[in-house]
Amino acid sequence: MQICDHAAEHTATCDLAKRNLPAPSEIEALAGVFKSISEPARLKILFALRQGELCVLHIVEAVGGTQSAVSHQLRILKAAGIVKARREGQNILYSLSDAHVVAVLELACTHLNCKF
Amino acid sequence: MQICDHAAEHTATCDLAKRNLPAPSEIEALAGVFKSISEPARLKILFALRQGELCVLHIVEAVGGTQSAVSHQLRILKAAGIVKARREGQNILYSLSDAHVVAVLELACTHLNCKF
DNA sequence: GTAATATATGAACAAGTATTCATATATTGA
DNA sequence: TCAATATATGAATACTTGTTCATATATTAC
Repeated sequence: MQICDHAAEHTATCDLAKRNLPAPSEIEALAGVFKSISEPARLKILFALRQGELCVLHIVEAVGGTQSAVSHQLRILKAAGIVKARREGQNILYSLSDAHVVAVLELACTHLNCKF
Repeated sequence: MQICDHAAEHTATCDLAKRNLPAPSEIEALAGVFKSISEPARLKILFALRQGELCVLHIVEAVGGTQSAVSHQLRILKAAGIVKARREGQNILYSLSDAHVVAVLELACTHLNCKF
């Protein structure tokens, strides 16, 4: 199949790409992770939680918006495995799931020349 | 302002969070980057380009879909600074912008226990 | 049990986005 | 210049997603 002028090299790369594409379920999972951190409101929450564990209303105070909206956003982040929650009395305390989250944020900031 | 029981500690974290939130423009830019890599079709393209430079029709062959759809997706990735393009004769060859892209994918795969 | 506080959630609407189809542009070779 | 190939793009539609509003659940103190 003659697709472009770069026969040998590109065909080899293309075959390699086809063989090494992650499974559809893995692609979906990865997309889900990135989607969950691709909304400004949710990113703000992550930057807030980077400073430490917070309850919902303190997150609201830190990032703005309504309690309901923040709660919906937290649910999405939790479902994606980005944040975790634990109850303590009346409050539910949220924190980042693991160090990967901060690492990804830092990489992206570096990519964009933002301070971190 | 008495928001929750964790007065001292959470208030301190919250104040820190408010002081260190990135500027709105930075948040928007970060969200844009993540949004651009949060669609399965675009993620597949990135995994393909991870193997090396490819022309559009080879990308189409590697990841599936129509030429038009892939071209639209490439435009989004390019606008977000995730991929770059150069013309060579009739073809336009796409490749990943920089090493950060692969690094982010790898971190996310690690996070999900996918092989990379 | 009742009131107060903290958090979550369902439904509806609004906003954003992906894909398709048709077509446009650009490059090459005759 | 014309035909062929590779890539891009505008408009329309369908899909997805975020936010709001009202209300539900859970915990604590009385």
